[in-house]
Amino acid sequence: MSRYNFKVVEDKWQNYWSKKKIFKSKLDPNKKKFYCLEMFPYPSGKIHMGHVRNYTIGDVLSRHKLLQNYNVLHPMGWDSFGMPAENAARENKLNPKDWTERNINVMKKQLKKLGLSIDWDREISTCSEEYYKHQQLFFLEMYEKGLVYRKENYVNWDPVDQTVLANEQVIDGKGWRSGAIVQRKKLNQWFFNISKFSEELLDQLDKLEKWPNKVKVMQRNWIGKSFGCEIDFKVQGNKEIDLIKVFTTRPDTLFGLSFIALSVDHPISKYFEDSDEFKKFKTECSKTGTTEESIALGEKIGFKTNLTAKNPFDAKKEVPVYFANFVLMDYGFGAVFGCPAHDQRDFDFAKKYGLEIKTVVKPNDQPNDYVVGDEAYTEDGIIINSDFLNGLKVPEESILKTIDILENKKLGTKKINFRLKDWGVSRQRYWGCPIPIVYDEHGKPTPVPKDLLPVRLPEDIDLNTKGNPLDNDEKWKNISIKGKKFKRETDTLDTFVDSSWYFLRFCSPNDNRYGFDYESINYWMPVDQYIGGVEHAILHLLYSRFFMKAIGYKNKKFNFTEPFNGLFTQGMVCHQTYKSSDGKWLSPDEVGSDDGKSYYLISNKRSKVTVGPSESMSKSKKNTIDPESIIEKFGADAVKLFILSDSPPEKDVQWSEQGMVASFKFLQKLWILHEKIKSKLNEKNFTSSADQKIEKFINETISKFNHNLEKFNYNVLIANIYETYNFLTEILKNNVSSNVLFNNYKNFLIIISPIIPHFASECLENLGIKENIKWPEVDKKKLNKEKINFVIQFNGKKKANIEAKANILEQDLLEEIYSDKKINKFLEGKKIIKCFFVKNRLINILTK
RNA sequence: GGGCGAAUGGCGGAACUGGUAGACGCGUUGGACUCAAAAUCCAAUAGUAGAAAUACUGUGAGAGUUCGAUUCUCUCUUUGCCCA
Repeated sequence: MSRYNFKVVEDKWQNYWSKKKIFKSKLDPNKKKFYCLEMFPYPSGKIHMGHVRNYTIGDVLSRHKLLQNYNVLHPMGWDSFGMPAENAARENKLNPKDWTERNINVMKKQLKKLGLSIDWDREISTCSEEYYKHQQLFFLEMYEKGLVYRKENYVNWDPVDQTVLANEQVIDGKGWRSGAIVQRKKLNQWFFNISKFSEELLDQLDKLEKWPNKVKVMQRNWIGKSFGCEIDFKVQGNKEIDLIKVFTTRPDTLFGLSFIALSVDHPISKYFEDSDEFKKFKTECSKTGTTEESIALGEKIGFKTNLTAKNPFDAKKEVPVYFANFVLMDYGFGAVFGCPAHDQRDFDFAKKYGLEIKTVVKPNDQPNDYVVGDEAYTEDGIIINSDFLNGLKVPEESILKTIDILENKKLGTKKINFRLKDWGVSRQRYWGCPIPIVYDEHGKPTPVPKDLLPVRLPEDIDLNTKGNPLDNDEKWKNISIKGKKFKRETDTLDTFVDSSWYFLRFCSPNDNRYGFDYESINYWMPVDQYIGGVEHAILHLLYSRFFMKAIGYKNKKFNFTEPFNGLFTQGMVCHQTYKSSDGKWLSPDEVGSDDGKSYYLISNKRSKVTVGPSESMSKSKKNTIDPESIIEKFGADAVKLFILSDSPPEKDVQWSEQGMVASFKFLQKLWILHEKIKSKLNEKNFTSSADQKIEKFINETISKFNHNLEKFNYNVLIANIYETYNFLTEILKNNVSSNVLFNNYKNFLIIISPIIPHFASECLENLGIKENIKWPEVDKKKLNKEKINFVIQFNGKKKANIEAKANILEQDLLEEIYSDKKINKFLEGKKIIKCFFVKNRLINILTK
């Protein structure tokens, strides 16, 4: 009996698939298409286990659909612009391009060893000129449609990476990559007008039925639609200022007004610029972070102006106007009205400056003379102390009614506000897509003429200067177009732009004329199943959705509006962490253990190692496992089998060496079974009582596979494989008909082939099957059971089982129970009150 | 602070629309093979009591709906993620 040699088998099939171009996809309007896409990797150097998991999940799906005769598009590419290339290139004295290409070559080889069903002919790389030239054209088209603009704006400045960060890239006030504390800086930036589509981006979320709910919730919160009202407050104290516009979601608390608070960047601030005190205050404000969190938790400080504002509902009531650090210019109009009793920030502020705190909402169970205590009351309730608003229910009646009244009195207007801000796409970096804009001698921006595209990145560049390398490259920066002198835009595009349309490029990757071809995208798009990490729930997915809307804006050549029909977010691959006695992280291969309880350093057995919690694999914690060496040791099929087996794909999975070994051993066992079955098939054909059992079991398994594939229960799928193995091992102890065995075993091999494709293909070939393999249909007739093991409950508790004919009626089953001595004893001396009968399942007998 | 989830043996996890809780794997224990070990194979493996058949208790805690609840409802605890 031969041992399963995965090296030979996996090489053989990878060559076969590649030579025969099995996974090459062609547009075919007569065939049903399936576009399966996994988030493409950043070429950082080597693939990691997260990639293995991501691409394995996609591969199972893709191969399943292929067997179901879909026209499958399953491409792969490289998200190859970005800062790590620049940093690495600087350290290794390499050109970012060379560094990136070298990494791509390594990673491509590694991915190929996994034996994925990828159409490599469609490979793309975002840093290639063939890719980014189209992106530059999109940029210009969006510019023409007014979806791109330039403005001076405060930006999140990362002092370490020397670049601007999008809001989403600022985490806890720190740069997402560098971890440096982010500063506020005013710069001229290019913006995509994503907020124009706020409403659409929000509404269409409802149509995305195959998206995880949590992702939709996150996007909804990010877009942050709030319904409210803008109110004009009449102002006194400066002749040039007669009103202040305020946006509020709580107009119903207007009678609780006790101050107006403005952002220090509010236009009115210009009247106070001369005051040293105001300047001091402004500096003070810039020290408090700009995140919503630091505003909520930080100390509220204010600068009192000489201005006063009138309550629109009660002109006799005048309140002071402050500048305050908790008001942001980007939200609403950069001005809020303070109602301390019902907003915690206002409450803190009023306490500090001794302002009035008037209660205007009472909880439902409190009397009308209710007064708020040490905290603002922000829950539901009833309006009080508010003249004509008294008695309204908060919030369902109060807000809308108040807005109506304000509108009738021409004091305010209903308004919808979004939290989503326009997308700043300028990055002061070299390794990105150049922005196709030039500036004339007056600094006026002009698009680069389309026939002069692409704007290429210069190849010999000095990266060892401070700031933006392109800005320092005078030779590149200065350009003459039709005899006129211009300076190039030296910022490059945020790399999230690159990944916002790559899924379109895959549909016609070699089209030289345009970024995509309409016939191709209208056939292949939308992506039927997109698979990737949940960390992209907001950024990448929202930007891609925006990009579709932007390209489709004033363009009727699309038959779809959303890029990703189905979304699946997989969990991370985790591993235990280890620390040496002096507190340094240790990698798993530096650590040993004899009993699985206490760990030591392999290089010095006496040196103890502390085991930390299991965390997502990361280089910094050294708890990574290198996929390449694991594939080398156990083979791609075994690795894929393991990575799918231990946890549901949407949850984190724990890497375990023991589990990995078990998967490897299982394939060896399955191979031995395969050899046994092969020899059984050579025996004479005869019918056997085992035949029916085999047919039933395999058909049930196919049915389970269909269900579990559909639901992404891939871990259960693996359990089904083990069950079938156990079943076959057992049943082969009997004589079986070789016909029945052949057909059913063949079907079993086909359904496991998406998971362990090399192994299954080899076994199938052994049986003489190599081409025209189709996913088997469930033969429902074979599922029919003749006998059923009924559950007998007495008073709701399971007491016994009984074998009975399928579809037996309640009366007949009861007869059988009466005649069964063992079960009958539960009835002795008791009366049957009622029976609950579930067909082909159970009977519950209530006795007294 | 707000939103969305989750909680099942020693561990990872199964259980279709309420209907035999613990599939499958790992680990552990015992046994076979072996001079011995590894590998492999066989058996056991939720808890308590019992030699056993068996009985009772068990899906984070408490209540409720139901003939019947891991599944549905409410309250609470812990925990994860996202936004703050």
